[in-house]
Amino acid sequence: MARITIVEDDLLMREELMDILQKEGYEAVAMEDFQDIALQIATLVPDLVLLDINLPEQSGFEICKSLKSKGIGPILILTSRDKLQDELHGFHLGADDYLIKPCNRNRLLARIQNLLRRFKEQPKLVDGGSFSLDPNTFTLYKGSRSLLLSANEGRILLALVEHRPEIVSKSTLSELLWGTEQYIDENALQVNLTRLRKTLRQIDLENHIETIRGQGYRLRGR
Amino acid sequence: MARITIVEDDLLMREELMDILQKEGYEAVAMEDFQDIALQIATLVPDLVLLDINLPEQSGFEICKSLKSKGIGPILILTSRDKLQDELHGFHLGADDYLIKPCNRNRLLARIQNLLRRFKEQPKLVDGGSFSLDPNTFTLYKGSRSLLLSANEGRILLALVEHRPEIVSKSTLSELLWGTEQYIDENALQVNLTRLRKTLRQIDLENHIETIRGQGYRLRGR
DNA sequence: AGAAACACTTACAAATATTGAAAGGAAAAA
DNA sequence: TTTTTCCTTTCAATATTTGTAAGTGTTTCT
Repeated sequence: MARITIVEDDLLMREELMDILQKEGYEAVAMEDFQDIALQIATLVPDLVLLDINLPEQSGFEICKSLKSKGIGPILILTSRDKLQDELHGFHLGADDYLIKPCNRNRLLARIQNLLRRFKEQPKLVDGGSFSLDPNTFTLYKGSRSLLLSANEGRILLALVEHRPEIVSKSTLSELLWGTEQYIDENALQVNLTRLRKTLRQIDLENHIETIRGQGYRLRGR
Repeated sequence: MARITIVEDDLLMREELMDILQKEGYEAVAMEDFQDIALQIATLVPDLVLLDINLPEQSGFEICKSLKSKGIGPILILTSRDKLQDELHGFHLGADDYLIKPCNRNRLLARIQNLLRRFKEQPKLVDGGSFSLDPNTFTLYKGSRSLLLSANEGRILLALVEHRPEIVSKSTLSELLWGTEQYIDENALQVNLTRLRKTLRQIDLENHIETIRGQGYRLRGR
């Protein structure tokens, strides 16, 4: 289950939060020492941080900023009703959601669930403008549709995406596929390109590979 | 390029927004008739809605709520500084970001870009707890890693995910793979299960398929 | 227009991956 | 221990991917 770090100086509130989260099955950890807190949190590698704004040592905003600069996951800010302005400020500093204290149990859990879903580690896909490509499995995504490319198709398309919007020469592609720099009349490359184009058509990516006569190929558009 | 709908009653402001967006290459459309506006917007199928809060006929909040209930994409709320409270309210109603008027051109464009990126249509992956599966190509994602399953592996895992955390009987799986309801001693199923488990191990998903002796298989908890 | 160079397509076989059958081993229940 | 259920490995059939070959289009140049 997900790990949640609680940053809240009010003891009562803290224990209540702990209780709610643990009963829900979360692995909740409350910070007790409020010095160098961003650093401490970073070592915990939490899936989510519950962050109170009014803290003794340091402002919650400072912490928020610092956590975000470390790439630490979603931050849910807790604050009191009379600090609404501050909350907006919190959004600017990279907090991902906020909640007004005292907060309703269900609302809290709902927000947490929502954030965890949103921040679940995303697969690394490369951006081809109007599609994305998984550079590992060569799964091609367009909108909500997906399609598998063969190894050769995938490697060619990946090269084109990575060089976009530049032209990729046939010798570069030849090198990529067979390790041989020289492009004499590698008909094989041509065949593979035809196949890739045909496959792309299946997912409504017509005319996306442009031929630059004598120079190579280039991926169209944004 | 992306389509943006502008909802703003102040003519000057509207034209300025149009101008900024169009110069940036967006396909901007400004609403002129403020009646039944959510309905109108829905027919435009915009990629993003720029929504002013102070409108003549209807409150921007109503519109926001209504748009969200229709599943209309990201909403960027425009408001004046003295309406900060309202902005928070806007977040509750499902707005995705807000901006204080009068707004800086670059900030506006940055926010828009950010929202468009965030809302770019996501591939449909089913959630297996500690992994996701593309039900179409049977690409398996765990964290930022990915892996291809063979057709049989994929179909079995998909069935397990879809029934999670229930038990899936061998006859169900047999039916799924070969259309034959009866599970006599389909050794083939067993073989495919072994293969699936082996493949899952490659991506650190050990012991995720639990055997319930005499009943079938089940995917282990989240 | 005709020739030459370059780009594209289709059909076929060799190489590669996936699949189910067979046979036997391992673990749990009786 | 015996029986039942589940698991694993090997092997041949099948399906997919790939390069070769042979030819057709298209652009450029004279």
